[in-house]
Amino acid sequence: MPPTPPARSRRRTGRPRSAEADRAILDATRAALVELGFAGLTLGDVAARAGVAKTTLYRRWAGKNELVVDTLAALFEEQLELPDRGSLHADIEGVVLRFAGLLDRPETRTALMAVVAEAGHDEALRDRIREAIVDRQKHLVLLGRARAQRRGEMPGDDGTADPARDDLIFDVVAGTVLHRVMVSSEPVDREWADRLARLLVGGLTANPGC
Amino acid sequence: MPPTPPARSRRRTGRPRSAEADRAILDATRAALVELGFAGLTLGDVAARAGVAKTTLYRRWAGKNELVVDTLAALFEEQLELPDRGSLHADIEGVVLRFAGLLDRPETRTALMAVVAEAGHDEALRDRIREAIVDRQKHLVLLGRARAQRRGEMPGDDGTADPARDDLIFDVVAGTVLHRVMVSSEPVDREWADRLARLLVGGLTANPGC
DNA sequence: GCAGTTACGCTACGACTCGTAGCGAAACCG
DNA sequence: CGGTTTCGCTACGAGTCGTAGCGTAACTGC
Repeated sequence: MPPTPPARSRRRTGRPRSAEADRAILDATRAALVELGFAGLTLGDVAARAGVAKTTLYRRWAGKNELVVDTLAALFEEQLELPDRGSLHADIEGVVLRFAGLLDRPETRTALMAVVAEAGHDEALRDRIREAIVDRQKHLVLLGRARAQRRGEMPGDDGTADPARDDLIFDVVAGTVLHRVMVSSEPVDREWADRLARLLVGGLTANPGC
Repeated sequence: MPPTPPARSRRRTGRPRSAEADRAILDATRAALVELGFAGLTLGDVAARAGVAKTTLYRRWAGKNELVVDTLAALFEEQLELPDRGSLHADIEGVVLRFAGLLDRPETRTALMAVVAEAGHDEALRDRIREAIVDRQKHLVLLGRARAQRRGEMPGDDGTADPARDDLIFDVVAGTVLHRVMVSSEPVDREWADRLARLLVGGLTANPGC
């Protein structure tokens, strides 16, 4: 995940950018988020932690928002997956617990909501979040839904794709967990995940048409 | 909604605080949020817009977060209610559309997620959000659920309260809408609200035990 | 090798925001 | 009227911002 694409087209001449610096900066950002939170994070501080000049940081990222989005994307990259647990219910329960675990980290807590807030009036940032984070999560929904259809767990389903339903499932799963953890400030345990999964599976089978 | 309670106990002596200044400050904050977003908002700017000295602002609010939370609370106070539409499905659809309308305002979009992000590492702020915003929304869920039970729309329900289920419904409704609007950046129209309501009602009736 | 190109660390800069302090005037109470 | 609190105003040191300029380091193509 290159932080900022090398300006225009590929550059084959000149001193190459230090990949080590990239890692150091992202790690430093993560640590700074944990200690200071998003609002308290300063690029000067990150540069100092990373052992890098502040100018180096500005050469790669446009500002705090972009840096934090890339840091978040790396975190999601590490954590999100959807192992096949044999049933739609179990798959949902699994991804819910995984996502909740991600939201338990202090760096995710403070950073995710903050960049989403900033994206509310920054189209470019919104696109960056979409491709770096959202699309990756949504892919898990498509995967889980396809598995369920293959297993025959969706009665009355003709097997064709229904993007609107996929979007709804995505928003229900991710949104409910996000709200539970970030807004209601209550824990997500196996029992709660089971309850949410049952509610969702029940609703899907009760509405075969959609 | 007094911004900051007058220090300790009531003061009956001295010059009283200007209620007009309160209104001017909250209005100015709202306008500044629309134009600049949460990150770009500065208290000096708010004071200038409100025609108030910066020191006056600091006498009442501890900082940006607290000011914005109170501004948000006033917005929610204006907008949230739950008229009886005759059925659980219609009630859910109604509150979903209302909440989505609130999230369409630029000041809500940028401010709500930002203060939630800050609350991730600020206990006092979290409590303030809870009582000023969250509890008020949750009350609507309790009201809607009680109505549905009175109508006999919850088969297999013994009529007793199940706080865990209420919390789940709350997180599903508020979280799904929040995620749809803020993260997925897609509109909430009547059709989508209907679909979510059907999913939820279906899930609740399919799981009588909970 | 050498010239060309790009990234690096470092320093310094003006502009801005922060939160606080000190002042005299204004507004309310007994 | 004296006591008390808030008001607007000004000023302040501290911290951050994002950029510019410099000399050096690293890599490519001739």
